Amino acid sequence: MYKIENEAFVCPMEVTLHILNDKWKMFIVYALLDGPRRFKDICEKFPKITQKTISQKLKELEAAHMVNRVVYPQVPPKVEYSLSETGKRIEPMVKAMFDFGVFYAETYGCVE
Amino acid sequence: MYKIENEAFVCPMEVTLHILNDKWKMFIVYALLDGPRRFKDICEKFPKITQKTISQKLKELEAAHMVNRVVYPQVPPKVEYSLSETGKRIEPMVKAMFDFGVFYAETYGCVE
DNA sequence: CAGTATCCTCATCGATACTG
DNA sequence: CAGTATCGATGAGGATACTG
Repeated sequence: MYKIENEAFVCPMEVTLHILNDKWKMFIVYALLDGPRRFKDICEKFPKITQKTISQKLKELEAAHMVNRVVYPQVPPKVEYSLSETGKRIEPMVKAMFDFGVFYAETYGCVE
Repeated sequence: MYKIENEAFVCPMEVTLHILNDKWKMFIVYALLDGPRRFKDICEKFPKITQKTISQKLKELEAAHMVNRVVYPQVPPKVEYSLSETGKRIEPMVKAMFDFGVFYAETYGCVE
């Protein structure tokens, strides 16, 4: 039994899924694994996600200590998002997900 | 670019998330990693999920070749769900998620 | 550029009851 | 036991427009 910021979790899996289990967060942290990115670049990388949702998800990830937000005081504004040290720890997880996807696509799909 | 059953995916991550990214599926496949389970046992393991949802998620996982469903012809009925060979391939992924959860809880939470 | 503000849709999931 | 049927809630996410 773990307690994190007043929420209780029975199992570590629950903790991980609490942070990352929604429609888009995994995609966003995955995109940040390459390195820091500006808000605009994240939006362009995911044209299917609205600005509003990206903004909201980044906030949630920041609150969960997964993402750092750096504001460069200039005009026009520049804000860079990057994975925190904690956030970088998702790498093995992402790699495993990637590998599974490759296997699955090879087994049930085709490359075009 | 991959094509799987008439759906297109740009990246293997997308494939994996297409199969597993919803509120409950990860929990269900995780529970099946231990071995086959009856419908009832899955329900009891997740009292927070309704029967209806569990039933629906199992169907989707079966359709995605992740889960096998075996009916024992007896009264009262007995149905066992287990991971398919494909389903078992999630193990490294689940392990990585578990490990991340442990790290996260140790860093930001406390054990009780 | 990096967001907010509104308003709204729709899928997901829940509660409850029922059946082969 | 292993589901299905119905109805209903809700909140995540979308569309669009606006701002410092």
